[in-house]
Order: sequence, then structure tokens, then C-alpha cells
Amino acid sequence: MATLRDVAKTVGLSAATVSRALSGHPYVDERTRGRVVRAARELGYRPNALARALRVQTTRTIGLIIPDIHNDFYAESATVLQGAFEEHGYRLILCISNSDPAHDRSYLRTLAEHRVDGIVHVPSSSIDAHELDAGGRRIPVVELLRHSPDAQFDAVLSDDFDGAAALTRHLLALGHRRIAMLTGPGAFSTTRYRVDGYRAALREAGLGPNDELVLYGSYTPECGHDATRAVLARTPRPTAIFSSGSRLTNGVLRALAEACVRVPDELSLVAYEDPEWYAISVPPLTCYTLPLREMGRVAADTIIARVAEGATPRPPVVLRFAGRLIVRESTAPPRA
Amino acid sequence: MATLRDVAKTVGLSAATVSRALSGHPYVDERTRGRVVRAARELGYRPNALARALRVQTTRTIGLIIPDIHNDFYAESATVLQGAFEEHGYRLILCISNSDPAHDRSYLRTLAEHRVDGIVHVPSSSIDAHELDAGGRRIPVVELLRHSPDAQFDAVLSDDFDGAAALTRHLLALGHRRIAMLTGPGAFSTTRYRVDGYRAALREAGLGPNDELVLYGSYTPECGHDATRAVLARTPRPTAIFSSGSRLTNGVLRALAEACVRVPDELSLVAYEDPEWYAISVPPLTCYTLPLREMGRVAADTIIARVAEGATPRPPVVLRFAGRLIVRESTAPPRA
DNA sequence: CTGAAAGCGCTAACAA
DNA sequence: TTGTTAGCGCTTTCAG
Repeated sequence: MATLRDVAKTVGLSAATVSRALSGHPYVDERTRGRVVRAARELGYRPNALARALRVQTTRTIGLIIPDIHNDFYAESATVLQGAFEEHGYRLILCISNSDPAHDRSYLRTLAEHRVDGIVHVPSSSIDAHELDAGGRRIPVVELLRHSPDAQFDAVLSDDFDGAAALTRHLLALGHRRIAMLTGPGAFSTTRYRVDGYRAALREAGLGPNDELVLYGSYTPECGHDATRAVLARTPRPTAIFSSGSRLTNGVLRALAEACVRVPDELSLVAYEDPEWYAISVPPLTCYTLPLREMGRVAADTIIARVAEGATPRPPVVLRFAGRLIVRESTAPPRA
Repeated sequence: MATLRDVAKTVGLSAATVSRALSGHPYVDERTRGRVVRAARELGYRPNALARALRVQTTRTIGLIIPDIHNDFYAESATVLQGAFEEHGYRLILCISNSDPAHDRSYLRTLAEHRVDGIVHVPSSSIDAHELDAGGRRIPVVELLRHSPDAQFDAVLSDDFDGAAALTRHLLALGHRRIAMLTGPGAFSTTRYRVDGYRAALREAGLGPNDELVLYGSYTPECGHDATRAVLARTPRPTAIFSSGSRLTNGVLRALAEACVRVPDELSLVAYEDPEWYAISVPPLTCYTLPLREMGRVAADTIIARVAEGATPRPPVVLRFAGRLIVRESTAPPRA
């Protein structure tokens, strides 16, 4: 009920004219437009975005695939993106992949079937660009925070290498030598760059790679908890922990509290990222903060630009954003 | 490129047969189906969900409108809902309203235009049910956590009254008499029920309504921070604070730390909800935890059921979920 | 300035 | 088991 035709019938005009009147077409008699608008309102006419999209071959919808919404990292990105898209008249379809490659791919496929105009993707898998062919063109993709192995897409990333190096150097400067690194799956680009940054800083300080102190896992509180227990059991016990993600940090703190290990007296702690609660943690955490808002903004602008330019094949652009070391109270020189 | 027709042409069949073959229709020769499937794959055929939706008059898409994704309360709901919808083959369109009534309404409208099959809504405004008429029927809505004034929709809520009362009674039992309540906008149903619960508990204890100790604001860290400063400046100073939302709590803790007020020695603190970080806060926070996963699950089932049953007008069902008081270490008897 | 006609890509009667 | 036909609701040439 109440389609364009119904409105047309009511005012005794053709559907074409009603369409023009309603969509602000210039060559419509203003009196006609008035009648149409009024009739539309009275009939409770609500345009069918599907039919429109089918006709004009564009949905004004962008897909966003993120691994986890509890992570401030992604929550912030989603918020910024949604705001930016709204300003440009795009809708957002959100998919939560749980960092599962199978989910990841299946979401990519359904987004393609829904003919989204573009996709912002925090990848959990390497993707076959072919999957993105739909409706005769390839859907533009911007990768956010992580990038997939083959660097075939635009990407908006943080400078994980420098961030991890900065955090590690800070600990080294305080005198720490045995620094445990807790991190996520080695398959993620973020994890790899952070571990590389950590190693590079150790190397600068003339220390070996210390690879037995790098604990891989998943970016979850449980994992942070268990890894911390494992670290505490090592002899000699490390004097500092580097937590590579905020959900890990949660578990780290819980394990530390359970074991009654005081921070920073007995153990120093640094963490990647800076969710709201790091600053009110006791003690407040030394961390590496990222310009998430700016990154989200740029990702949105990038995907919108790609959508606008159409299928013009332009080589992918990779942007890296520097973060900033924030020294708070969770780090101190190691005890003699 | 690569539409159903293209596939049909390639294998020398009609579009109808190809459609049937691909959608698992029973009466299709298995050899035919094989040929079709192979051809589809080779051509990189990707069905157009828009065209399908237009034809079958259903999108298998549900809209979710939440105020804020940083709030664990909503993040958890979004996660659960997304998972549940996925199992049932529904997509999720996420909208973040920022608790702004204008946004809220505009999202409702675009969701209706996109002919979502249903909407899960954390309302920030009273909505005119008329807005939801689209395509000849009214889009089913389930309200989550809050409800709009006129109770015209199904709703899945927490028992805010009892939760606030439980938290307040806990403080009263410890001997507190001046309990400040920090809360959000009085326009939200959650806020009102929580304040009512607080008042009821005071009344049980033979205390007056204490309304000058109820501070309304918005559910943000800044607001929690400023309200806490205001509370600390009161004479006589309240001996306990009740924070009615997790983002408020963040600001409360920051203000308390700045003012060097020790919890619970100098001041007790209770908080509504139980995000991950409450337990690792120092001290761990006494709080009222909600069965968010279950609530999300029920909301999903409810909206799916409503969608399935079509337009059958059934009176709205309101469900309230009880939470649970968790006593941790942020509460103690007031100092003499 | 307005209307007629065609068609976006798909599915569902109905017929064969 | 398959094909023909019609049409979901909209926009956009092309004519008038």
C-alpha cells in the first residue's frame, strides 16, 4: 500500500512525475510538487529503497566487518564510521566476525549479495578479491587496523611497529631486561608488526630476541589471564609485561590481582591502545594511544572516495598513523 | 554481468529453472542442477539480494538502534543479537543514535524505507507508530532495555526498580544514610525506574526522598566526573555514591582519584550493570549485574517470532529480567 | 513541464 | 521437470 503509483493515482498524475516531484527534480511545476508532497504525506507514502537501489544500481550502503565490538579499538572505529557515513547519506551494515576466517568470508559474500557500495574490513583472513565481484564490478574495500597478506586493498593502519618499539624502549630505559610480550594470533598483521617492533627495540639494546617470552594467543581476557599466570611461573620471573591488546590487559590485571603481584613495585606493565579505563585503572597504565577517531575518519573518507570514483583501477594506498606513548604509573625500574 | 539470465543463457535453460536449481527447489533434475551450479560458479554469479527482496517482499534484515556502542550494556546486546540473527539467516543493520531523539527517528525512517523485516530499538524518544508503516504493513518493533512512554511495543527490559532498590538497600544495611545517586536523563524509562527503586528503598528505611541527592545528567564519563565533584563539595558530604551506568562510573572513579578520596574507606560506591572492568577495578566494585546475554537472546527470538507471525495484531508483551547484586569491595560501613 | 514505456534481477503462478 | 509470463516499485530515457 502507498506506492508511488498510489500517490500518482490520487493526484491524477503519472508515476514519473511523482517520482520527479519527490526527488527534487528541477523541471516540475511547483504547484504540482506541492500537491504531490501533500498527497504522499497523507497516504503515508514511504519510498522503497530496495526498488530504488535496484533501478539506480547503487545502495548507498557500506558494510563494516569488525572482529569484536567489546574492544574499544573497534567500537570507536564503528562509531566514527557510522557518523561519517551518515553525513554522506550512507547506511552502515555491521558484521561481527569474531576473528573467525569462515565468518569473515561469509560476511563478505552476503555484503556482496546485498550490493553494498563499499566495505570497510578489519580482516581475519586473506580474501580472494574475486569474492568481491558483484553486479559487474568489484566492490571497493578499505582495510582498517589490520591488513591482509597481499596488500591489494587500501588500508588505514596504525604504526604497530613503532608503537611496540616505543613501549619496549620505555621499559628498557627503566632497566628492564626480561620483558614478556602477550599478544594475539600470529596470523594478524598487527600482531606481527608489534612483535617485530618489540624485537627491534630489544636488538637496539643489545639483547637477544627473547622469543620464549613472546606468548601468542587470542585477544581475549581469558587468554591474557592464562598467559600472565604462565609468565609469573617462569624462572627467572620477567620484570615487565607488554600487553598487546586491551582485552588481554583485562585478563592480565585480573591474574596479577589474584597472584597479589603489585604493579609497578614487583612488575611493570605497558599496554597497547588506550581505552577509557586504562587511565582510571590502579595504577593508571602506561600505554601507546592511537588516533582512532582520525583513523576512522580517514577510512570513511577513503571508502567514500573509492565508491565515488567507480571502478577506476588505482593502486592501493596504505596509510599508517603514528600513536603516542603515554607514561602513567604502571611502570618503574625493576627491583634489585 | 553474471545475472541469473546470463547463467541461463550459458546452460541453455530458462531463468526460472536456474532460479529453482540454485535455491534448492525440489523438482529439478539433479543433472540439470549440477550443470547450473557449475556454470554459476564459473561465471562468478552472485545473486542480487535486492532484486530477490523486491520480489519476495522480505529482506531478512533486522535493524538495531542503540544509543552508544561504548557502553558494554549495548555492545553486549549488539553482539548477542548479531549472533542470534545470523543463526536464523538475518542480517543486522546497526544504527547508533547517540541518544538523540532526532537521530532516533531518522533511523527509524530509513530502516522502514529499507524494508527491514523488524527493528530492535533502544528508544531515545517516543515514536509515532505510524512511522513504521511501510510496504503495506507495520514493521514489528521490540524495545530493548528502555521502553518508550506508551508501551505499544514488545519490550525486553531489566528490572531497574528492583536493581536500584537492591543496591540502595545494601548501602542502607551498611549504615549509610546520605547516598548520592548519579544518573542519566529523566526522560529514559531506565532512569525513572532506577530513581524510583532508590527512593523506595530509602522510604523502607524510614528516610525522606532525599531528592537533592539525585543528580540527573547524561550517561557519559564527563557527566559522572562532574557530578562526583559536585557531590564531594556538598556538606555534609554523602557517604556513598550510587552510579547508575557504567560510563558514569568511569567518570566517578576519575573524580574520586583526583580528589584522593579512598574507596571504600572514605566513601562507598555501588554501580548498576557489570562490565568486565568492574571486577578488576581497585577496589572491585559492588554492582548489580544483568543477564544481558539472555536478554539479547530473548529480544532476538521475540522479534523473529513477530516477523514470522506477520501482521497478526497481538497485544505487546513486556518482559522484565531480574539481575543480581554482587557484593565486592567498594562498599563498607560509613566512617564515624 | 508531463506521460508512456522499458527495465533493474529475481521468483512464482500457471501451463506445457 | 521445465518454460512462459508477469510483476515487485522505482527511475529514466524519449516523446509530446
